[in-house]
Amino acid sequence: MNNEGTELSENLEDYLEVIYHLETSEKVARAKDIASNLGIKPGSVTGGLKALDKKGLINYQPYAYITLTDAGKAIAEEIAGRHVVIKNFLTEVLQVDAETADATACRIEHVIDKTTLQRLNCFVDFLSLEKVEGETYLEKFKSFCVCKHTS
Amino acid sequence: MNNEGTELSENLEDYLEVIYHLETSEKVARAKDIASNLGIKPGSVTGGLKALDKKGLINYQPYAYITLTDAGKAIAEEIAGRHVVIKNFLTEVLQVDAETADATACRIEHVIDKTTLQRLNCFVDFLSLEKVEGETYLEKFKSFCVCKHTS
DNA sequence: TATTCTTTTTAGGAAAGACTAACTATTTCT
DNA sequence: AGAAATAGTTAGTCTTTCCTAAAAAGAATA
Repeated sequence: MNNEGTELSENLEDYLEVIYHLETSEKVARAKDIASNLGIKPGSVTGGLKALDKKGLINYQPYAYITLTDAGKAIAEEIAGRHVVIKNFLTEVLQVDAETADATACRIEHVIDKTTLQRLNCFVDFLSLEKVEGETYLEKFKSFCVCKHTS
Repeated sequence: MNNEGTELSENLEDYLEVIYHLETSEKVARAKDIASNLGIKPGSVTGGLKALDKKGLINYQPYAYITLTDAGKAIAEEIAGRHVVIKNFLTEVLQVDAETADATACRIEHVIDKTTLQRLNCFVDFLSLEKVEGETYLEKFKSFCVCKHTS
């Protein structure tokens, strides 16, 4: 039945996130760009847009630009926020390359709960801000990695 | 076409993992238990089992016990291994409760790549084995958390 | 052994998501 | 404005994965 009360699928969360990024970076979200950002064909997006419209998360009129409603924007921002926290952890702590980190964050952002995310965030702060023996914990870890890989 | 060469879906990875756990803990994997472990109805598993059989990952005969082939076992062990690494990080480092950690690990295990996993593992080692000022890094982090949450 | 209970499979159906091809709007360019 | 190019939608199909209900197989027991 897919109505507004229902949970969003990971899929629709991705739509929302892409629309959000397009709105902020390109000023406007077009079906074509949504499709290419999601890696799907243009013909496939209409269904998703209708679903989001029915849930009250986007303003959708055939052939018009797509905009997020306030509700949609709130959700999109939340998802984008999760993405950033996860990506930070992956790139800054685990030293994963940016592209892989983005792809991985894009998946994990849909399955991580609020408190886990909070702790992850707190943890990254700890590692990059707190110091022991004149170094951040993160720097200590990096040295540790180097040692392991060169010994 | 769903043949043997194809990538496994997350879904089928879960089947494999459950069968693996049943084989090791219960000695035998029955459709009924696979269903309940996956949280689906018994009538739904047959399809999955046939798919895994076609891919050569399980030995499936109608009405017989299900066993993993060597190929299936190798994959299942790999997935179970990913699960453990992720769960360890969640419980030991982020202090997530066991149940949430399991649920989360169960999702992340399908989307994390090899090198990211390796680094995560290395990182948990670093935190729980290396010491500064007489404490492990992990202990340092726990104190840091306590301070943050009580101040 | 025959009946009953449990387990598994079949069959039919639904929902989500993607594809292609054909069609319709909109925009752009002359 | 009219033609051409671009963009968006529709319609029909496919796959995956789940569901329910009914049928079949196997196991257990009187």
